[in-house]
Amino acid sequence: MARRSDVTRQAILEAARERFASDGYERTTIRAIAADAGIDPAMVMRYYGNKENLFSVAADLDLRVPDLTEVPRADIGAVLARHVMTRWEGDETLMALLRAGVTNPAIAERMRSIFAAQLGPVVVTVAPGQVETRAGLVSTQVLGFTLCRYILKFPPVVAMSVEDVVRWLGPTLQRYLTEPEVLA
Amino acid sequence: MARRSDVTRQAILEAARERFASDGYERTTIRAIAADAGIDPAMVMRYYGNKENLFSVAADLDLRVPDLTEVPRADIGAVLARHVMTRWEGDETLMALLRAGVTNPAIAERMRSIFAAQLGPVVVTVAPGQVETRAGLVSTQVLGFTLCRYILKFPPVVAMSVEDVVRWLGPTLQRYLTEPEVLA
DNA sequence: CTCCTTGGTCAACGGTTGTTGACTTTCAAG
DNA sequence: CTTGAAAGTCAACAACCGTTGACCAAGGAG
Repeated sequence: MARRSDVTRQAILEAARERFASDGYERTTIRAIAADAGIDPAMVMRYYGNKENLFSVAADLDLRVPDLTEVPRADIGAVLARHVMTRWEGDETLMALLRAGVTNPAIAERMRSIFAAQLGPVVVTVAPGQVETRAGLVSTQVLGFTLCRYILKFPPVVAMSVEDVVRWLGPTLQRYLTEPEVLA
Repeated sequence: MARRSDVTRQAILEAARERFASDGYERTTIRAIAADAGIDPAMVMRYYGNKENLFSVAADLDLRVPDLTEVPRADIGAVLARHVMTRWEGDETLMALLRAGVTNPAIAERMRSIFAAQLGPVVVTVAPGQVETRAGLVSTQVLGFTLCRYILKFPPVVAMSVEDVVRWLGPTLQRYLTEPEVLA
């Protein structure tokens, strides 16, 4: 059953995603979101309760990690690197989550559970043990790249082409996933 | 010539560093800094003009990248990885800069110039061309690790020992710095 | 048409923030 | 001791924030 207010709800959600992604959690105001959506700030509160809840609805993240069991073992690093580059075209959710999670402990906890829940199961299908450590290492390189390219905008990282990224980051991810167990 | 107010100035600076590091730029208030330093908020304004200027004085970052010309070529990745782990004990400056730079464009620009100015000259002494790209790649892995370990606190990354980090990140940094030129 | 749920607007609240200026205290130089 | 600059206090400002409740408009059901 479609409600009459669904278009408004959607407009709020899209405006919220853009604002949270570009401004972070604290700098994003309910008033600005409402103005972008062309409605009154009170509507945002009516439909989403409060700012925190609006964020958690707007920043529901699906990494869409590819199924690595169908990929030749030697290529999984490259496939993963290419996926990282293409995953965020037209989807600002990760940027919103990253910008907000850095200063908001509750959102940081959300990121921890998202990466653990979505990366762990994929890593376990290809890795020779030390699954959590490997998933963590992949996260450091993927998030570090996302941070430097899309948020901090380090010029040499922004300048890299998809093929550059595959050739440089691919072997790194490959090693984090397939290198034989390293004892501590 | 030592001023009578130097202790107060220093107390403000230390309180500011801690607050900016743990709360980020927007959540840190002049009032909280003043309370930590045990003085009146007006003193902060008197000595540092405004919040933005106080931050730029408090978050003056020196990476202290080691001189790699004295290190055996095969070990520079490991040396760099170990340095990253030990550099931030008792110095919250990078955390402050990272937390703030993610939502504040001016501070992001500061980070860009800091990493370019301090990492570039070291990379150029060991790398076979493509210096900026290599420095950028090193930044992605180093900042990604810092982000996941100290800010987002991903459990497997927090659990890693110094030796774990050297063994996992060392080869990555080594490759980013010494791998023969990769064409685009 | 009437009624009542739903969608939407408006103005205001209490609180917090960065910042300012007037005021008082401290203290060393004359 | 006197004096005047420096150090520090206090109260308030203007702006902005999230949030609320009273109010109006629409539109389908009976």
